[in-house]
Amino acid sequence: MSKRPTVYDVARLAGVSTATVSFTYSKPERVRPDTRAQVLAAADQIGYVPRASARDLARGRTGALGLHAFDFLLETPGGGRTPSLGPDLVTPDASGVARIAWEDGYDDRMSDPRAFPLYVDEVQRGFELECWRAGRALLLSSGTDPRIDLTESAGRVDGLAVFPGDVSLAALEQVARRIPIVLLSRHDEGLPCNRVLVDNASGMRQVLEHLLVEHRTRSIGYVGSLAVADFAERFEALRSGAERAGIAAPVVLDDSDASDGRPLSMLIDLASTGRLPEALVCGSDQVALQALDTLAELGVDVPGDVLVTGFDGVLAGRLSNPTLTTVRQPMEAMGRLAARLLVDHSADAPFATYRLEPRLLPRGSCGCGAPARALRRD
Amino acid sequence: MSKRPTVYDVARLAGVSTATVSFTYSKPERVRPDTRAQVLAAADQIGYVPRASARDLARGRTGALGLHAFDFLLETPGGGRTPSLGPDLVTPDASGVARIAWEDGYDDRMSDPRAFPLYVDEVQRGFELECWRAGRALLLSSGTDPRIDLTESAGRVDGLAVFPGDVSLAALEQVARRIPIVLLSRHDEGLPCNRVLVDNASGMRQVLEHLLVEHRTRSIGYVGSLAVADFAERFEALRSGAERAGIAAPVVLDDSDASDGRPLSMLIDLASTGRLPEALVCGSDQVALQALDTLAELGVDVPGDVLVTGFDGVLAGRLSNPTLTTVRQPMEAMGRLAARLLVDHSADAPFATYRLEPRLLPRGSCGCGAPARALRRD
DNA sequence: TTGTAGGCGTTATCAG
DNA sequence: CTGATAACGCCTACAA
Repeated sequence: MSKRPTVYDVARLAGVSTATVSFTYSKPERVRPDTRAQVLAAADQIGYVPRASARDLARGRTGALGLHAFDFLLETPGGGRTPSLGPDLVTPDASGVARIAWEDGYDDRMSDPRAFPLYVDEVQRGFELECWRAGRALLLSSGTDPRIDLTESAGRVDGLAVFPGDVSLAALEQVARRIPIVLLSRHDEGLPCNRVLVDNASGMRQVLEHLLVEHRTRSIGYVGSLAVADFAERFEALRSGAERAGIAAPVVLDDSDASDGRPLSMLIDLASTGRLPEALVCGSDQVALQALDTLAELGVDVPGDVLVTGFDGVLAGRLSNPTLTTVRQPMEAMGRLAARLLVDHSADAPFATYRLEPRLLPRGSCGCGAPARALRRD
Repeated sequence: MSKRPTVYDVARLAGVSTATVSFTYSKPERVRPDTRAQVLAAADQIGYVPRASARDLARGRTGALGLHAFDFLLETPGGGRTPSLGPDLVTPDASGVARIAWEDGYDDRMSDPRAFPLYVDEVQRGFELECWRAGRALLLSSGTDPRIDLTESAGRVDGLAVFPGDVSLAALEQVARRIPIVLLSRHDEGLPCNRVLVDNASGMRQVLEHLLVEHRTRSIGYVGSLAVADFAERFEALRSGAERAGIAAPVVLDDSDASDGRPLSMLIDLASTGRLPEALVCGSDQVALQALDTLAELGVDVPGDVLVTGFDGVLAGRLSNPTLTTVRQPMEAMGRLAARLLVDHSADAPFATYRLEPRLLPRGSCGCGAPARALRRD
C-alpha cells in the first residue's frame, strides 16, 4: 500500500473492477456518473496516477510525437548554444529559501538573440503549436550518439520529425520501417518518408535578382560552408544564376574550418587587400552576422563599401547594425507541416517532398533599410 | 513476422535468448562482442526498434522529464499564440513534389517577436538545454483540461516542471505524491515541492528607484492585471515603495477584462483627458508594448510625455519604438534550475524556494536609451 | 556469458 | 454497465 498505487488498489477501494477504473479515465461517458465519482475519489485518496508506459504498452502506441535534433555543438560551430552551467545550486537557508544573484553579465550572455531563437527554434515552435492543436504530447530529444539516441526516441513516439545532423542513414532507415518519419531540411535520398524543405534555389534567385537589378552589383562573394546540403544548394543556385546573368563566378569564402576564435580569415584577407567584391552573399544569417562583425572591426562600411545578405530570417537579423537583408524561410510553417504530416499519416499514402517558398526581406545591409515604422511590421 | 518485431523475433533469428538481446542494448559490456554483433545484425535485418513503453514499464521509470504549460489562450488573452492553421496541405504532383507558396503576409504574421519568444519560451529553452546536458528526453505538454492533462503527462515522466496556469491544486497535490515537481513562478502554498521564482519585489524596487532618482517622477500609474500572483506581487511592491517614498499611491489601470479588440480603455480615458501620470509602470512587457502602441495612436510621446516600463525582458522590447525599459528575469536560468532540481532530486532532500534576482534594463521608453552600439550588447 | 520465467500496470475482449 | 482474464514487450533475478 505504501508503494505506488495501481488500478487494483483503486478498484478495491472504490468497490469496482479494474476495467471500470480504466474506463473512468479513458472513456468517462461509458461509466455511470456516481461510479465515476467514487473511482475518482478513491484515486484521489490513495494518490493514484495512471502510468503511461503501461497504457501505451497495452494500446500499442504512445500518442506522442517526437522532434529529434542532433548535438547543437555540431550544428553551430562556435555558436552560443553550448549548454553552459548556470550558477551552482545555492543551499537554501533554514526557512527553505535560497536567493540567487548573478555575476554581472550572466543574464546578458544567457539572453542573446544571436543564440536564440535560431532556425531550429522557430521550426520547433511550429511543431509544438501543431501538436497542441492535435492534443498530442511532444517528445523533444537531442543526441550525440547518432545511433542509440535516435532509436531511443523513436521507441517513445508514434511519429518522428528529424532535423539535419550527423545521423547514419542506416539508423533512419531502421526507424522509418516502424514509424512515420518526416525529414526537415534534409536531402537524403531513398528513405521511405516525407520531406519538408525550403526552395533554396528560389531564395537565392531572389537575392541575386535584387542585387543585380536594384543595386547593379557586378561582383559577388559567397560566404559560408559548402558541406551542408542546404548550403550547397544555395551556393549552386547563386553560381548558376551569376553565370546566367553573365557576371563573374562568385568568389567562395568558406568558413567551415573556422570553428572558433577569429573566423572568416578569407574575408579579412580580401578586405585588407582591398579586393572585396561588391556584395557578400552569405549561406546563413549566422554567417552573415559574423561577417558584419568582422567588417565593422575592419572599418569596412556596410552597405557603403560592400553589400551583405543572409539566409534564414532569424530575429537577430533585425537587431544587427545595419539590419540584415535576408531570405526568410517559413520556419514555423515548416514545423507545422511536419507535425501535420505525422498526425494525418496514413499507411498507404505515398510519400512526398514539400518544398516551401522562402521570401526576400530587403533591409539595411544592402541599403534597403525599411522605413522607421517598419520596425513593427517588418 | 510482418508485425512489429520484438525481442523474441530478434532472439530467435540471432540464435540467442531474449535476455541476451536485452543486455545487448542496455548493458553491452556484459555480452560477448560477436554475440552482440549477431544480435544487432538480426535486429537490423528485421527492423527491430525497442519499445520504450515496455522498457519503462518493466523498469518502473521513464527517464524523461516533463514541462507542462496550460492552454496558451488563457495565458495571453488576445495574444498572438492562437494556433492558427497554415495553408492547406497541397497534393503532391506525380513526381511526389508539392510546392507551397504563401499568401502575402503569412510568414510575417508567423514570425512576430510579439508572439515569440515570450517568457515561457526562454524558460523552456533553459529547461531543454539542461535536459540535453543530463541526457534526458523532454516531454512538452500543454492542456486545456487542467485535471486530465496534467495527470496524463505526469504519468509519462520522472519529474515535472509546471508553469503558471489554471490547474487545480488537487491535481498538483496528487501528482506531487508520485513524482518530484517544480513550480515555476507559482506561489501555491503548501505543496510538497521545490519552487523557482523571481524576486518580483526587488525588480519593482529597481524600477521605482530608477524613476524616482533618475527621472524625478512624482506620479505613477500601474498597468496590468492583478489576478495573477506574479503581477499582484509586482503591484504590491510598487504600492508600498511609493508609500515609502512619500509619493501618491499608483493609479491602477487594470486591463484584465480587455481580452480583445481595444484593450487598455482606462489608459485611453486618462490620456484623452490629460490626466496621465508621469510614468506608467507595467506588470509585463506584453502589456507595456500594448501601452506603447495605444499611446502612439493617441499621439502621446514616450518618453517625452510619459515614461513607460515593462517587466520580463523579452526580445520584443528591443524591437519596439522606443525600445522598452524593463526588468529582465533570468528566464533561461530559471528553466535550467528547474531541470536541475528534477535531475538531482533525492527523495529525502527538503523542499526549497529558489528566488532569483531580476535586473533593471533602462532603455528608450524612460529616456535612457542605450548608445547606438549597445544594440549588440544591450 | 547465457537461458528461463515471473512480473511491471493497463487495456481489450467477452461474458454476464 | 461491470467483472474476469489474457495479452502488450521488456527487464531481471536466479539458475545453469
